[in-house]
Amino acid sequence: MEQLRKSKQRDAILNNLKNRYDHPTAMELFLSVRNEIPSLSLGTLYRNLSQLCENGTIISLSSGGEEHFDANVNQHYHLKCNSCGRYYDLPSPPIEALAKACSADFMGKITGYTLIFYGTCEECFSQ
Amino acid sequence: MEQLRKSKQRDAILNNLKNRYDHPTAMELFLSVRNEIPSLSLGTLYRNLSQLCENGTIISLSSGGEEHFDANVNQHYHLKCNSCGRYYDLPSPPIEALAKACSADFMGKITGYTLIFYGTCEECFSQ
DNA sequence: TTCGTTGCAAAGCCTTTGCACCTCT
DNA sequence: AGAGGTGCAAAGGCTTTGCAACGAA
Repeated sequence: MEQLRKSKQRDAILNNLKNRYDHPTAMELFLSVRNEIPSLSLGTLYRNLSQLCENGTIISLSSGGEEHFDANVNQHYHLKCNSCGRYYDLPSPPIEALAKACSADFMGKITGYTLIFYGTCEECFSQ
Repeated sequence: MEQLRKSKQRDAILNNLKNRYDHPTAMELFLSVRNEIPSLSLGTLYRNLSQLCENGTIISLSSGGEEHFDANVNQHYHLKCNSCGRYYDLPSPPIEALAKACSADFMGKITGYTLIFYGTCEECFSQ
């Protein structure tokens, strides 16, 4: 694997993602980081995002047409609101035995999992 | 909502999907249904797939760039093999209390969830 | 100097859509 | 006849990639 060099762009992208609690799409992140680095190009953003995903610094959630990104790599669950389309972190602690339980009847190997709930977020629900 | 009419194409698409245990992408399904209906067009396939998803006859799993489809709408879990990229059904029975447990600390409403495991399928694992 | 990184623009891939024709009901 | 469905081809949206210039080590 290539050796990583420091880059202003990558740092800015990662920092931006770490400082927000929504789970932005590439375009949302792009527009935001662009305030800091106006010359940033979309290609660079995508290159860095896939790099960060590959080395496990961030994770991506796929949803219909586009990916959403999250700098919190600790196991946690998400809610996707059917009404406004946003992703939220759920406060529930992850279930310890989940992966183990599902490994029991399966002859392959389970290394991780993604759990996404669907429903209505608090904001949409109260309207 | 529009009233559905019977169509040879839609029947063929749904039957094809019901008779397979992989979780094909639109293109895989297209190539397969085309053996039966050579004139089938991609646009028709997509129109029918999104219709079937909307009325809950099938479900879709998004994965990176493309959607995978599944005619089994009963709650069940999936394994995506990191090695060959295929989706499999896991034999484990779904965990009853999962959605309920995660609803507890959350003020919105949870209506369903998708649980995808990542790892290595039996075939890739034994090589 | 070396080789990863960037901007830009073009290309790619998957999916959606407009339109005229077809076909259930 | 009326309204939904189909094929075809063009258009869209998101992401990737080629290339020359740039910059960290």
